[in-house]
Amino acid sequence: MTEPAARRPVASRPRTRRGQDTREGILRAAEAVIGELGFAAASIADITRRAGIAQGTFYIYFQSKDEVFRELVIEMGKLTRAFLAEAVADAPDRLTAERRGLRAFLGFVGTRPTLYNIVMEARFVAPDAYRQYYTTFARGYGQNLAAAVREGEIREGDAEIRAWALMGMAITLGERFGIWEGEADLDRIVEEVFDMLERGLRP
Amino acid sequence: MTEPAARRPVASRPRTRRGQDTREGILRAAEAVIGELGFAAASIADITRRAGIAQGTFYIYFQSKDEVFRELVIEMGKLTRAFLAEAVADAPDRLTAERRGLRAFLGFVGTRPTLYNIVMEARFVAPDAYRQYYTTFARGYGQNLAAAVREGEIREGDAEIRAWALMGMAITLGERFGIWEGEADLDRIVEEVFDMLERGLRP
DNA sequence: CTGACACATGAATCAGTCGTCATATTGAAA
DNA sequence: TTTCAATATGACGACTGATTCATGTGTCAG
Repeated sequence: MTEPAARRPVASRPRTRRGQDTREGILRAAEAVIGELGFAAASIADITRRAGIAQGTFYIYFQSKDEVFRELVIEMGKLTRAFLAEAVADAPDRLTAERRGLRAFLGFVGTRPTLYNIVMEARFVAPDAYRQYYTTFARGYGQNLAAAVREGEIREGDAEIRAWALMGMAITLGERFGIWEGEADLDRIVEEVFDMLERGLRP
Repeated sequence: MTEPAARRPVASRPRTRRGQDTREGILRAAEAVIGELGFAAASIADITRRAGIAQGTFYIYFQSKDEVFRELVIEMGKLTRAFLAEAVADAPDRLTAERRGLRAFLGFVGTRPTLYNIVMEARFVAPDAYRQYYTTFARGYGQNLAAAVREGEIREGDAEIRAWALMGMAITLGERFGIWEGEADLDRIVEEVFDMLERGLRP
């Protein structure tokens, strides 16, 4: 684990349909098992058992537990971004887009606590993938905000800082009201938050 | 780990000065080692080596690795709260207090990435301690905001939702600008954020 | 001073996992 | 139908690391 990545034969991409399916099966099993038990507690045996394959088969497609995990994190990122892009697609202006984005995100995490767990644990298991996850998000977010400032839709201000601040809100609200508390009124939460964000806290 | 907490002889509190010192030493060593390597990678041997004691001694004071970790998380919570309370003590009004609190927090995490790591990892190792950490924070936060609304210092609004939203901002900004980027201008960040929070995003 | 309890030791136990490998099986191209 | 690269198997070796325990040593109340 601390070793400098011994030169093991690179697990090659599958060349047949059968291989592709198996690889995909491992990925899905890993998502379920790691999302539920956490990375440390999930064993390769757990994953292969769930995928319905032999332990050795795992190593045909991945070099290590870390490697599946990395791939999973990257996958989650794409998934979340696609989901949000879709949710926000035809918003008339930036503030509406932000509002819809937050609402969609809060719903999203509630239905996929597993994915949320994986991303969070990446902080320890695959720090670079973790950073990339948020950095990629923040970049897109920042560009949108900057554009909105140019359009005069929102007040002048540092887009990057705002992006990270807003992201942070979403993450924590998602955990508190999307995951911990099942029956939260997500619409009301979004309203409250955007009341604060749009008009400010001053009396 | 999944087992229903086997009934092991409860590791009693030390009865002598010597014992207290040893226990404290274990706690400090655990903080350093776990904070650096992460919970999974940190072994009891690492901890006892760092504390300068034999492996067996560990089990005189703690029942398991999990147990030290829990205690560490709780300790971190008290520490952070005390630090913030101090930083905010004589603020003239709530918005100023929030501003100072955020500024202090951003500085705090930069100097103690170790503590931050521990709290984050608690999400997986000791979920209830993790929740309690944030819930305790949010409660205090919420009470302050509610009081400020009553005083007319900030606009009407749901204190709990606001508390979690603001906490989330602080957490993510702390990670991005306090830990990842060493030389960020924290004062400017606080200004940007509070410009948004106080006046809102609308043009 | 001394008995008794608190504390300390570290080798041994024990449970578990990762990753390998020698041996099948599959399926599609020739 | 044959053939062989790709894929699959699962038992096993090697190792890691948490926890225990039988055996000491320190400390302090009386």
